[in-house]
Amino acid sequence: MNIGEIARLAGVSRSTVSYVLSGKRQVSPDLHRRVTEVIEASGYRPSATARALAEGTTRTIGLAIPPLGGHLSVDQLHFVGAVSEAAADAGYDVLLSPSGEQRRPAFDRIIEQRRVDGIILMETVLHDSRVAKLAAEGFPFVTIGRTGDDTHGWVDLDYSGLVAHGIEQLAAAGHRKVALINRQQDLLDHEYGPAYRAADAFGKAVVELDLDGHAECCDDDNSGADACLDRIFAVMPDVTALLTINERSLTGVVSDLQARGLRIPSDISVLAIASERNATSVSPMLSAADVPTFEMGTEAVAALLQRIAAPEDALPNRLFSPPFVDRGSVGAPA
Amino acid sequence: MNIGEIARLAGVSRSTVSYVLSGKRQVSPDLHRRVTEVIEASGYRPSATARALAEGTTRTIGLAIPPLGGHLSVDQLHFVGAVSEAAADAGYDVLLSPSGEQRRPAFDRIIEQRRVDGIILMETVLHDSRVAKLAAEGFPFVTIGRTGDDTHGWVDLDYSGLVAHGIEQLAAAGHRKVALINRQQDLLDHEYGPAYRAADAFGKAVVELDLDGHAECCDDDNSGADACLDRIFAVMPDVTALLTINERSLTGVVSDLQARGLRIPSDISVLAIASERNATSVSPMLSAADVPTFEMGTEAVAALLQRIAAPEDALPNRLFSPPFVDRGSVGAPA
DNA sequence: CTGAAAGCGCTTACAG
DNA sequence: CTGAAAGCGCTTACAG
Repeated sequence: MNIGEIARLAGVSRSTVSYVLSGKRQVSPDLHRRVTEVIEASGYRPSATARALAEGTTRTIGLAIPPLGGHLSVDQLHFVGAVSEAAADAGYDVLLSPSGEQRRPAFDRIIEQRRVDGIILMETVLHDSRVAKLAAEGFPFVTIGRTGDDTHGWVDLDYSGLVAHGIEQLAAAGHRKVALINRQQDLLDHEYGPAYRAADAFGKAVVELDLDGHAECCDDDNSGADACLDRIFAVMPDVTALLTINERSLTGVVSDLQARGLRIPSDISVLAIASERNATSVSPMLSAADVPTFEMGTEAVAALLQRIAAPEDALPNRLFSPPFVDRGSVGAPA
Repeated sequence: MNIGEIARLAGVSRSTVSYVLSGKRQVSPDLHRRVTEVIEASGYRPSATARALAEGTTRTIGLAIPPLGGHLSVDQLHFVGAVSEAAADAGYDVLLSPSGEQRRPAFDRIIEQRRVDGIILMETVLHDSRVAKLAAEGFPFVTIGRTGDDTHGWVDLDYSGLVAHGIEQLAAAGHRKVALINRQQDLLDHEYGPAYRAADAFGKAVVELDLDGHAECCDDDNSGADACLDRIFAVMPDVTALLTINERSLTGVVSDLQARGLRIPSDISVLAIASERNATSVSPMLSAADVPTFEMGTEAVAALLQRIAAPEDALPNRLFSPPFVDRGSVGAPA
């Protein structure tokens, strides 16, 4: 069943069927009705492939998901879901691109074969080779996280500001000895934006507020949390407050503190930058700046569609800075 | 830059360029070299859209992801990643379809417009309207989870067998009063396979082994775990062992038991069906049958590609029944 | 071994 | 208001 068949059954030309479908031209009520009835009766739907070839547009956006190696979280799946839904609402579909060094050929293929009209890059590092390539080709794209390169639109979380505010809040509660629990060491080494900016902002904040501060990276699991806290307590045995941007080790950090006989917040305060889901799934629940995963996904799609529709417009960017929600995990120092 | 341009530059016909690219016809070494050089120099890549239209195949598979409403897990993202990688290895891309009742139009569109050659359905219920539609249209698809309908291939976890084995194991350790922590009530109500079969198998196992048994559904968070355990202890105050198939409430269950002053496994034994990641991210770690998320994703892709390539072949299906791994959370009753 | 041509199923100037 | 025709960029019988 194709457009020619519909035209024949309705006794009109193929262009008339096309225009009834697209609404791009006036069609007399009589023909309109005949065409509509035939389409209705036959269940005909135009081929997306043929339309894409004729229109020169795929109505599909790409989404480069994080590599499988690690760093996966429920929130990232939420993000993927949010992107998929926002795209659907705009009439776009989402093509997944595996990511990571090993998967570079698959990523390149999607771009070079023009399978998508634009692409969202999910975990960008400061000097990202994919960004360089897309920028060189003039291919529309948006990153999650800035890359220090202003050739593209981006959606990001304001880690600098959030860490600064978090430390201020701890200082305001009276804490003088604070530690930062950062993301994994290799992310910091690769200049992954959030890890990089959090470390930087933490360093500046402790100087500015004249605090004792120590930052440690932390692997994404329980034993990572244990090891990280070991290192923190070794360097700073009398630390009274922790700020963590590592969502994946929240459970481990909380249970490890309990194992050390430390109560939250009477013995030690803990403040997080994490999704609400993660901050509330430990006990006690943690005060945190709740990362708005869903909104970020929606915003990334909007930004990309704007790039596609109006490449000459100013680059869209959106910095999210959610407020800290008090859940009682921060108190005065012991 | 298109195939005609390459042909002109190389001084050959467009068909020759096409055959050099596809290798479907012998091309003389001389022409082959000239074409290859021009392609190399120009960075030409054939349009996936044009190829799809001419070949009648998209080299894309669909993946219907679970609705955003709830039930999300890290393991599902792992599954999505595994599907994406396995597909890439076979030269296929993956188109995401949002799912759930609200998103049915987006799902239908992908199928009707033939944007994909086949589709994987991620969370099927026993009477799934998407399955009915796909089967009626003769569209190639594979489900994760059986649906009680044998029109399609599937990949599933043997919840019946696993629950039976789990209960046997608890009985063998001496437990006579056991409880099952199932998935959410609404999943059971919708006859979601895992929840349904777990409840069924549990009922049969306790009768068979002459145990006292009680099953409860559990919401996917901490308060869900608390409420679930409240109900279990109300009905069966002297329960000595729990079997849980609810990965999302593992943290909540463990911390709630601790809050009740119950030690694992000296006061109460806990056995799980969960991914290794989840079973080991609580403390103490839980003995569990480790759900092989990655392999299931890979297998689903293989099954779908087989359906696409050979629709007349026997329906592929694969039942996973991972062994229980002892992590010390099951002991003798107190 | 190679090329000219038809065809995949649409959209959209062009002409009336 | 409508239709015949060209074109999107490929693949693949058909003919030589």
